Amino acid sequence: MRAGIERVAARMPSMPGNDVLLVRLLMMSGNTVADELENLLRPHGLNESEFRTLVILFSSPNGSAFPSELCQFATQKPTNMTRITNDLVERGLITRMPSEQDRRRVVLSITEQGRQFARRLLPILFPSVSALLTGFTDKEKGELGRLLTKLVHNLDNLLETRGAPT
Amino acid sequence: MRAGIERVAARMPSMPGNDVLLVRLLMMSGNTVADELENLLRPHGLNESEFRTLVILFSSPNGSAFPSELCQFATQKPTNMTRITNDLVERGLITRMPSEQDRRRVVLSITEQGRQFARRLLPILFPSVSALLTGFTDKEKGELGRLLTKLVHNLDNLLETRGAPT
DNA sequence: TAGATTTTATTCATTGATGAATTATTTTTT
DNA sequence: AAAAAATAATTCATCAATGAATAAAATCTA
Repeated sequence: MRAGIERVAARMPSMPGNDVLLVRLLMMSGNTVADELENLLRPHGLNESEFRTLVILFSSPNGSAFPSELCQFATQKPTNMTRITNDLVERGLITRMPSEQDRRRVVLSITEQGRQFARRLLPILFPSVSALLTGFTDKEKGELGRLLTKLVHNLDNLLETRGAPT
Repeated sequence: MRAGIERVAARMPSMPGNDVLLVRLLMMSGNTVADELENLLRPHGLNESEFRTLVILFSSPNGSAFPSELCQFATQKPTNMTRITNDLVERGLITRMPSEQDRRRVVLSITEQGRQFARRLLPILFPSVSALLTGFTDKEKGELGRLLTKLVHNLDNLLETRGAPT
């Protein structure tokens, strides 16, 4: 990868080569971690977005939420959230009920079975997370978190500057 | 996000909460950057994998490669590489020719039109890359690079320990 | 050298996610 | 209160990517 970027940089003198390299590295590492998580989840019949949605409900104080809320927290589009929750309902991990206050809405609630599933599944994932950060000192973890947070902040500004449709 | 992870941690005493937070942050930032890149490329009729493939050919010394090589450098599966290169061929950015040395193979070569396209497109993307790293000192960039590289290294070990099919 | 094995690229069926259009309901405006 | 606008969730058509199966050629092996 480094070699490729250096070759491009050689042809594009104005290119901020190191920055490009860094951004590629970020995309690559994030993506590889996500793939790895998918692989861990697959044997349990969930993909990453379904898992994330379930965990959001599991962690929510009253165990329920509206689809639009889940979209926000899980960064998913409504279309996909419909698919995700269909799937979770079919597996008996959540329920879908019409809201009484607002009849356009739907209330999604985690079931006891869903809670058990989450409590069983989460610890299975922890070792991989720890393995990923093997050899990192607390200071390094803190630094990585700080730098990524800073970067996300820049990203927010970038997105807001242009496409802010609000 | 932090709140959600803290809520889960409260229910899962054994959970390495900070590590999970850090890994989520990594996935999230990588993914958001990738989405942003997709948005920048869309008006030019390319998605990220097509762009990456084209740039690999652009940066290769002789401007050509076999599909299997491109798969490796662009981290794509052969199936998708067929689709990608079909698309690039249709747009006249690359050519596809049978190899004479090994008749199973196919030689993909960037065209002059493809080179022009790359030279025009790349500078359009640089400002965003720079914006992403606004406020980062050289030292911070170096540190972020070092930490991500370390993490990728852990990932490699993790993948190798288990699923190593070689 | 003949037959088995591995490699290379492709096609096909399926999964996951998205945008645009649709339906039902609520909120705002007049 | 009636009409218009906004909001919520869903369906439908489509795109991007994957794994499994296939076909063709090269390489290994006996």
